[in-house]
Amino acid sequence: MERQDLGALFARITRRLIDAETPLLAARDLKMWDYVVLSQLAQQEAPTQLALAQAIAYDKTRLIRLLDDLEGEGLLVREADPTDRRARIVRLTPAGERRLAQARADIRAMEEELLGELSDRERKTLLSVLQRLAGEPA
Amino acid sequence: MERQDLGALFARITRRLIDAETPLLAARDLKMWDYVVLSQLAQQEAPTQLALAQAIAYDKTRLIRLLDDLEGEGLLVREADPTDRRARIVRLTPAGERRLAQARADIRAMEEELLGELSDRERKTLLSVLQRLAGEPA
DNA sequence: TATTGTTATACTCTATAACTATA
DNA sequence: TATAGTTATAGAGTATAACAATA
Repeated sequence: MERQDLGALFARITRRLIDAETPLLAARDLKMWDYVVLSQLAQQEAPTQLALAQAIAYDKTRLIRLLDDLEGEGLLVREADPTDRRARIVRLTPAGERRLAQARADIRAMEEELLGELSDRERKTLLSVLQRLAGEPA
Repeated sequence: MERQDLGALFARITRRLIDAETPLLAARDLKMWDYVVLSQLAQQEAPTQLALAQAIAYDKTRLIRLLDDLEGEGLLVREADPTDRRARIVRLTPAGERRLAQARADIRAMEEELLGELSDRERKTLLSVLQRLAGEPA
């Protein structure tokens, strides 16, 4: 066989990363999708829940319960949009920003350890290439 | 933000690859795990079903039904191990090898198109680094 | 008529427990 | 008693349909 399937390689590394992240997140009382939501909201607040669901490629009906819980913990707030009373703007609270920062620091440390075996050149190329491969099809 | 989460990048690329592979496999009447099983068996026949399940990180109880179907299609055979009548050796048939080769060719073409935007150097570095990151922890 | 948020439901995927036949 | 294969069952994750409120 000339080389392994790209899909198998990526799937395996993704699984490995998830396995490493899950306990770190659990220590901060977060699940994977909680972290994805908080990260997305840190980039920019969501004008609607639907927009948030689409931005993270998550089902809008499952997002409801997830936001319920995160809001219950005070990590985010849902505010009625004054210009469209159907929509609810989703925004991180300071507590949400703190929780995200803590979790992210743990995850970064784990990632750095994983990347530690790479040379500077390899590391730079990898990150650059991943960004492009992850991007929407041109 | 300094850079994106590694997990998010890999998860996104993995999803993209799966989305691209699924219809190619469906055209060959295969599902993702069918392909994983056939690929594994092409590398080496499995001395037991349990060993096969572990090799591809799949649940042994789900593997049963999957092997039933693949055997029903004549893509593999399960032979009793003469030295241990509990065990069943799993082996690709010529038909299984052909089906795998067809599917693999389709997938390789898709992957090459995806990698097409990379320079030779980037491509070489990527594959080398992925191999290492996918490897078992040292 | 279309859209946001929501609930309820069904479906798929995955994991657990228990059985049988061998060892 | 321990293991390979199997079956049945339960659970988590995911997707579909339908509803109320609003545009």
